[in-house]
Amino acid sequence: MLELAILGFLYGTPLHGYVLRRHIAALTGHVRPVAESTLYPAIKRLEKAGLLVRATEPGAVAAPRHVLTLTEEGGRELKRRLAEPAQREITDENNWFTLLAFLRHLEDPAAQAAVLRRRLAFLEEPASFFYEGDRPLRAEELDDPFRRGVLTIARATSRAELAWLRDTLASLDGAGR
Amino acid sequence: MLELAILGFLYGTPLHGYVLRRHIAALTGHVRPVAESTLYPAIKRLEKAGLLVRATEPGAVAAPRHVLTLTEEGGRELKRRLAEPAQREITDENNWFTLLAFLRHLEDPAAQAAVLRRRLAFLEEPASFFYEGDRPLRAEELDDPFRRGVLTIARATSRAELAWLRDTLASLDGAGR
DNA sequence: GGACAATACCTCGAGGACGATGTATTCCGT
DNA sequence: ACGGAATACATCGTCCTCGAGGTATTGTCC
Repeated sequence: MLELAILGFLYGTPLHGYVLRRHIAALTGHVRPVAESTLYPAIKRLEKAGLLVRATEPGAVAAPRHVLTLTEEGGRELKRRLAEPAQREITDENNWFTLLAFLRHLEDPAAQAAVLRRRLAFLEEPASFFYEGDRPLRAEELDDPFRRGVLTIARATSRAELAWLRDTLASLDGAGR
Repeated sequence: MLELAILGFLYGTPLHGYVLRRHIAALTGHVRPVAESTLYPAIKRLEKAGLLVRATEPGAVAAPRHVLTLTEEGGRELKRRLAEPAQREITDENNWFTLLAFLRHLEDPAAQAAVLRRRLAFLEEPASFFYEGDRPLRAEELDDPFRRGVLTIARATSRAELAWLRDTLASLDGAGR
């Protein structure tokens, strides 16, 4: 997820680490902050894998900065990760939102639609958080106000997302033909 | 998060590992599956910390089972974690839902309300996913349909949750007086 | 002019999560 | 009678993440 965000932000736009950090903080930081000691090693991993290159530049304000630029392989890797996300990236909202934030880089409407359809399939599966035996429980069946909240919120999210997915798929399918 | 779920499920109800595993899979598994190789070491950690005890029982169906029972210290620890969650547990939806699933065990309506108010404060902060400089962008301002989706979905979630939070806080405050 | 925040990057150690793999038993279908 | 699924638990090594701490420079406020 972090690596996807790094690749996504750098695609077409070289940045140095500090700015990248602020971008990532804006994207997911209010929900799940990323520590510096996680970001910098992640950048090094990607560099080692040949997905980006670092160029040292005399610091504009303070210490020298490392300008990060995606390599061609880095661009291809981004598109691979966007086009063939792991199941976790489809099901976990944090991961999914990060993926959505960069899905436009995939360009091909059919490939974008294929990813959205995986999410659609996931949301259409009957799944709950609470069960009685094998039967999923509905919000109305719960006494516990907190568990009822979980289901109420999840249902609202699911409805809004299904509506958006169907709309967006319709217009992507229109564009693809 | 995993440890909270273990403590929460065991509170008042001894279970063995395999059943616990299915409970956890039902609660969060569709979004974020938990591997066996994560669960069993977690159980051991909690045992080592004196929060639960294991009793070996001849297997009803197959291999011998370890029935897990929360100790008194385990019950206290559960309540501590429910009453004083880390900020991550408030902001990250996965963590937050897990917390809500067991918040009823906190019993004291005032303590429950205090936790909900922390979530309320978080949701009321003006935060977005996308910015222009420092200004949060609204869904309508985005060209990118995928980023627009993120904001649309997040807004629907936020609305539903705020409504539920205010309702639930009102009835908790009523009960507390 | 001295403190403090912000910029900009780095290392280390500890700990958690995961996939792969292993072990043993019982039930069920064919 | 035999294979495969389900029950039930465990270990191992690798990788990611984090908090704590470190270094150095520039800008801002009092």
